[in-house]
Formats: sequence, structure tokens, C-alpha cells
Amino acid sequence: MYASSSICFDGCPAEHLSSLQADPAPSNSDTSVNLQKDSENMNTLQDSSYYSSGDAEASLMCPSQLDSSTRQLSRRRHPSPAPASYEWNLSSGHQAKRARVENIIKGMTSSSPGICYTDATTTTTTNQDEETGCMQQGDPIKELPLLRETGMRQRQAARKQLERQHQHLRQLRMRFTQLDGELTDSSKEGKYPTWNESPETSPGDAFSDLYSDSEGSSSRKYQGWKKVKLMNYFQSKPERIKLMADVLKYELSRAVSRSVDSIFKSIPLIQASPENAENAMSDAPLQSSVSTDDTFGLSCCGTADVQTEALSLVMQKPELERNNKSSRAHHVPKPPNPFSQDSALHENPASEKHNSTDHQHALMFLQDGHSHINQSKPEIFDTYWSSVKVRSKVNSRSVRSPHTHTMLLESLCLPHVKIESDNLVKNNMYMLNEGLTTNHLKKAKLMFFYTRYPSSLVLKMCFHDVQFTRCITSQLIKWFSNFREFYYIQMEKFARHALMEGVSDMRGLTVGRESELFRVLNMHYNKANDYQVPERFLEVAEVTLREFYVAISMGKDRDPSWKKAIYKVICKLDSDVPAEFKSHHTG
DNA sequence: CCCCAGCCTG
DNA sequence: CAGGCTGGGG
Repeated sequence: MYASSSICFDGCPAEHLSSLQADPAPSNSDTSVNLQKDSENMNTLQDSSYYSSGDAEASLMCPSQLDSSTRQLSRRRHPSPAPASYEWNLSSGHQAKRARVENIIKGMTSSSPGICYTDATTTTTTNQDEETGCMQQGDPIKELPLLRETGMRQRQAARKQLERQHQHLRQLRMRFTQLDGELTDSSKEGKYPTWNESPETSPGDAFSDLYSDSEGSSSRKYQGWKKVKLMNYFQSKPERIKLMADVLKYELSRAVSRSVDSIFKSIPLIQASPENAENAMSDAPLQSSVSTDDTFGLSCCGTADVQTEALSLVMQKPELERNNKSSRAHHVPKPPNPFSQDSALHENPASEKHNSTDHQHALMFLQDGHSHINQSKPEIFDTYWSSVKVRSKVNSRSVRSPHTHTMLLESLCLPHVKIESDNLVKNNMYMLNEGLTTNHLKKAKLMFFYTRYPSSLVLKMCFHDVQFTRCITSQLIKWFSNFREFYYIQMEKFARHALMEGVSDMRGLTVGRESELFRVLNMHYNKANDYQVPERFLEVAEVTLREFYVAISMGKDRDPSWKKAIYKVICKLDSDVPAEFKSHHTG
């Protein structure tokens, strides 16, 4: 019997042996016969890689043997300590102030007039307080008298602009709150039509209404045009008002938190150039609006880069051409990454241009929704609204609408698929997410090919780009728990299936890339099939399948916790996650 | 008592 | 995939 085979069972938990001998699976007479036949044939077993102790791979050794080797392996790598740039360096205050002024000026000259400012409430107060404070104290920037003068002027102009916008925003907010109140009772329709539902009739009509109504108006009327027409539009389409109001309310609250986030996110990143330290604090929100400037990268790469990184793993398939043009998104300096697919995103320079301009639109919409909603940009709103829906709950079931579904697929950025500028907007909108995104999910799934039971340390290394709150951590853990669940369910299913089919030969239980089991798994963890599944995973899958096969054939499944023994084995087969998954820091 | 993995469910 | 529940371990 099995016990007589001197192979792997030597060091294995005795349960494997004893139960095989004592409990020859009475429920499965067919199988047990087959098994017996198998076990009589030593060659069968020895040929089978599962029980071959000669295999160099630790995974194919006995669990007990594995223990030390694999653990040591996985512990060898330590997370790189937090970059020194994370530490505050406030000593260079003078330089910082100077740099700050220069930066402000630079930002103003390079940004188009009227460009959005990140947020209405928070930004204003912060910036204004900061700036007025500076001026009152007579900030000693003697070194740059000319710059100071022009800078002041420009800053004042910008502040005026800012104030105008904020006032406008306040008014709009009031209107919307009011409207919302009025409309909640009047429109009792349960469903809100989506914007893309019938583009010719819904927003189109509305917008043409706007235009026809405004015909003959003098240009001075234009000031009130927005509000008035908006009202008309709303009155004619009450159900959309609610929608719009919701969006705006949502976005207002989002904007507040986002600008706060952007401040904090920009802090460590700007540390890279210490003179910008103070700069980062006060001007980050301002900078974030200057998307054409490099400063955009500074303030936003905290989130933007997140995405490129998560995406960069998608392209590991060796046969795929690796394009090393590698213009990182938003010019964030990064070490060349062989797996980078960012280049694919920007292969077409035209689309890159689109990207930046559309991105501006997107940003403006996100940050400064009031001045754009009533302009004839329904398609922008369309994408915007989609992203609102997605962002509202990135990974939730609610993301099931066909529209957002396509969007999610698009956001995964298949390399060979030409990415339309429109999609780039969506992608960029997507970058504004905080927390875990679908790209993180995708990354996590690919990680599953290496580790079924990632430690929180590994998770932190691989998802260093997200703030590790308890919530995030448990979400990640939950993801892997779900991954495992699916994995084991498939294993059990296929093992039972094999058993039913009367598979008697262990060699019949292989998991190759052509096998159905692999197909199912690949479909689940690597849907786009753009990642070369490591051979190791196939081995682990094979081991798992055979574990299930053996356990079921021995009737262990009558024990309610029979799977735990298998889990115990499989968790030792985790391998180290490749470096590509880990932090390649921008600094 | 808390934490966590696993299970079940939607 | 996420939420709720549960049993086991510290």
C-alpha cells in the first residue's frame, strides 16, 4: 500500500497513512479499488511528481520538510524601510519659502486662467489664510523683489478668481440644496435615468433648450445664464435634478476630503526636494490643478502613480512586446520597469495629448463641477457620472451596470487594445480614487498565483501605495480569503469529478496549462489572460488537487473540518511574491 | 475578550 | 466580492 512506498509519506503526518490503511473509503468502492491498484504499482506513484521527493522544488516535498525551507525563503526579504524622505525636514524654511513663491508664480504662469482650484471650502481657507498670513507678516523674500511683485499681483488676481468661483459655488450649492428639498417630494420615481440612456433626447434636449432660450440674450446676461438655464433645465427634467443634485452634493463632500487628502499625500512626495517642503503644505491643492505642469505629478502622483504601479504588473506575458519608451504617466520619474505597460498607455502621442487635456476636463469637473455641468459637455458628464458610480464603491456589487462594467474592463488597460482618449479620461478619473481600486484587485489576484496566504507584511509591501488602515487591511485579507475560497472550491470540484470519472492514476491528476481546471482558475485570477501564470502555481494547484483527491477518496470529507488539513499543507507552498509586485518607489 | 480564518449568503 | 456569523486560538 501507500505506506510501503518509501517516498514522501515518510515525513508526513501519520494521518495520511493510517487513514489510507484503515479507512479505505468505503463510500467509493470504485475508487478505492482503483487506488489500490495504483498503490500496488509503485512506479505509478514514483513517477507522479507529487510524491517524488527527488524534485528540487520544495513544494513537492512533504509538508513537514517544507516547513523550514519555505518559511526561510519567505522571510528572507524584508520590507524596505520607509524612505528617508518621509521624515520631515523643516530646517530649510527660508529656502522653502523662496521656492514656494517661485512655485506659485510658475504655477500661475503655466496654468490657464480660470483653471480650477482643487476645492471650494478647505482649499480656500487654507490658501487664503496662508497667503494673507504671509503678506501681513511681510514675508522676507528680499532676494526676489521683482518676482515678489509680479507674484503678488498674480496671486491677487488668482485669489480673486478663486473667490469668484467659490462664491459661485456657494450659490450653486444653496440652489441645489433648495432644489433637492423641493424635488424630493414631487418626484417619487424610484429610478433615476442615466445620462447615457438616450443621449439625443435627454441631455441633448435640455442643452438645446438652454441654447434656444438664451438666444437674443445680450452678453451681459451670460452671467445669470448658467443659473437660470440650469433652473429651466431642471424644471423640465425633474428626475435628473435629483440626480444632478446628488452628484453635486456627493462631489462637494468629496472635494473637501480630496483636497485634504491631496495635501497630506503631497507631503512625503515633495520631500524628495526638501526645499519644497513648506511649499507642499500650503500649495498642494493649487498645484494639483496644474495638470500640464510637472507639479501635477508632485501633488497627484500619490494617487496617480498608484494606478500605474498596479497596472504595471499586468504586462508580464513574455511574448508580449515590451515597450521601454516608458514615459511614466504624468512624468513621474521612475526607474525603468521591464514590466511597465505605461508606455502602452501613451504609445500614441496624440492620445497622450488628449489625455492631458481631457484629464484637465475631468479634474475640472471633479473639482469645480459648477461651471461645467451646464455647459454642453454631456459626454464629459457621462463619464464623470460613471466614475462617480464606480468610485462610490469601487469593488462593490453595485458596479454591475453595463456601462461601468465596460469601464472597469477598460481600466485594466489591455496592452494591445488601442486606448481611446475617451477611455483615458475614464482611466484618469479612476486614478482619483483613494483606497483600493480594481487595479489593486487585479494585482491581488495575480499575487495569488504566488501566495495564497499573504502575510500582512507582504500585503503592505505590495500595496504600499495605499494607506493601510484597518479597513484596507481587512479588505485585502478578505480578498485573499475569497480567492482561496474559490480556489479550494474548484479543487474540490475537480477532485470529486476526477473521482467520479474513475480517475485512478495519480498521473491523471495533473494541472497543465491546457487543463480545464487551469482554465477556470486563470479565468478567475487572470481574466484578461495577460499575465504569464508562474509554473509554480500549476504545481501548487496540482498538489492541492491531489490533496483533495486523496482526502475525498479516503472519505475524510465526512469530517466537517477535513479541509483544514489541506489548507495546512497548501499554506506552506506559498512562494515569495516577485519584486515587480513590491514597492518600486518613485523616489 | 479579541482576532482571525473560514463558511454561508446575497 | 463583501457582510455577517462562528469556532478556535491566544
